[in-house]
Amino acid sequence: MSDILIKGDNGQSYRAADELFLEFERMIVSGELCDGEALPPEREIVETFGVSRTVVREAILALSNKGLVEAKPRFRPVVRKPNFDTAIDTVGNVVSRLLEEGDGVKNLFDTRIMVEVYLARQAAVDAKRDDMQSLKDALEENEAAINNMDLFFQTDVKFHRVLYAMSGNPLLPSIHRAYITWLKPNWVKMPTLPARNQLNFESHTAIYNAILMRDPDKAEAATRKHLADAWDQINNILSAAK
Amino acid sequence: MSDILIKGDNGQSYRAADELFLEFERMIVSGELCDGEALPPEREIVETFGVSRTVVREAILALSNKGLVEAKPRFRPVVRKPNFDTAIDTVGNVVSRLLEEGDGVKNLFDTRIMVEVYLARQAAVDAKRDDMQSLKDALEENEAAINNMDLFFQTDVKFHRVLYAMSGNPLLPSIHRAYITWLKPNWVKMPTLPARNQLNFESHTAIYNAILMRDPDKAEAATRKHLADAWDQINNILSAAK
DNA sequence: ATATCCAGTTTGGTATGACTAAAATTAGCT
DNA sequence: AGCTAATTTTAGTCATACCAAACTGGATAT
Repeated sequence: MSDILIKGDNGQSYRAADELFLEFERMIVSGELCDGEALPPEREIVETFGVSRTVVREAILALSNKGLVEAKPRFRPVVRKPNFDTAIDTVGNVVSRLLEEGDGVKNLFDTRIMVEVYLARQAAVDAKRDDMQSLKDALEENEAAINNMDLFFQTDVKFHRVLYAMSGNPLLPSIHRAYITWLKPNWVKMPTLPARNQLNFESHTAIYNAILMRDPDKAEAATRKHLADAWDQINNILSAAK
Repeated sequence: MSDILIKGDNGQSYRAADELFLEFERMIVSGELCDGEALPPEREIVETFGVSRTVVREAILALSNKGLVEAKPRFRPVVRKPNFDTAIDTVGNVVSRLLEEGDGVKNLFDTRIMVEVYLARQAAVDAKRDDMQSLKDALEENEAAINNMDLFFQTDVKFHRVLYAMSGNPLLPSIHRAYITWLKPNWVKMPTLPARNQLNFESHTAIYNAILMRDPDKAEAATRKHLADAWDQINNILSAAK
């Protein structure tokens, strides 16, 4: 129907697929299309909006690329209301490749140090009783898993996740998840030994104790030491790979 | 040609467009296709890879959505080698919408406090002479612009950017850019007065002096005060809007 | 009644050809 | 050489067709 390209404010012409994309984006964000709901069949959308299947498919593809729908081949796309985790996933591949070159991993790891040092200091200043209990629980789970390689990794991650969650800022858990996603590939290559686990557990304990003692400087120092150790391990793997 | 869907490791079938996308992604990342170069015409790609134009167009659209090519309507797509800034841009729209709901802006601003507090402390510990000179220069530019609203905003941003750059971590400037991009919409609504500018400049000066005196705690305190003030201003706008 | 299986239908992925309008290129002119 | 007009190329869109996988509903077996 719309065989002319509609012009935007800036005089730039939009594709029909772009408009359809925006329409669906609006419907998803506004809740008109609920999370988990399947999109209508392509041919139905064709009739509804009076465009060709080409346009419909390109619009759906754009939704898929932006993480607003989950599109497995041959299945109807499922609406995924966006959140920070999906946003991170959409850039995941590109970021992974960027990290591969130069000091990418090191630079990312340094930002992790930045975040965790801040979190540890902050926790030492104003951690609540409930949060300290959660941290203690995580620490104990960590200790109990020292001889179980997979489980130790999980409880290790969880200990840190509790720290991120203690900030009370819902963005931080997403950031934590991003670190795990992007750094894990380098992590899993490491040989895990009970002795290593023991050292890591002790580092966690040092962090916990410093927070408990309300000593920001000590919490920072313990965090830095722990992450410096972790980096050494990662770096050995990276160096060996070259 | 490939009228069967190729199966991946996990048994999931890939679309032909996905494979073509991956092929182009590889060529772009590897430098086989240089930054700024235009993609071949669609019909040429059709011949080269033996697929239909439908597939070619969907692959190009995917590249465009991931920020690997810049595709203005009716122009040949131009290769854009990905970096962290483009990665941020690709999630920009979604993130902007996410920030609109609930305490999104507040939460993002809190992470900015986290980053800048860390940067200020770190600068107080190990800032180099050159970096301190850059910071001083930025501070003086800021002072000179107190009566010029637009210029003050620019120099304000620059002062903070220098702090981010002083970390030596190339990711930090990208993070700074993300903050500016996502927080600016709330910023520009604020009435800017020379009196306000004067206060902000004094806050910058306090941060600079604390770093110069090698006092991390004071640097942190000055940064927190500065950003708390800034948040008050933003919050007034947000509250007024409701 | 529930589970299983099969055939018919629907739907996504792909290919092809056509048309339009804008961009790129060439031809022609000054 | 520089400008303009005619020509060619190309991106955006539409329509149609086909296949294979997913879905659906009813028949059959347990």
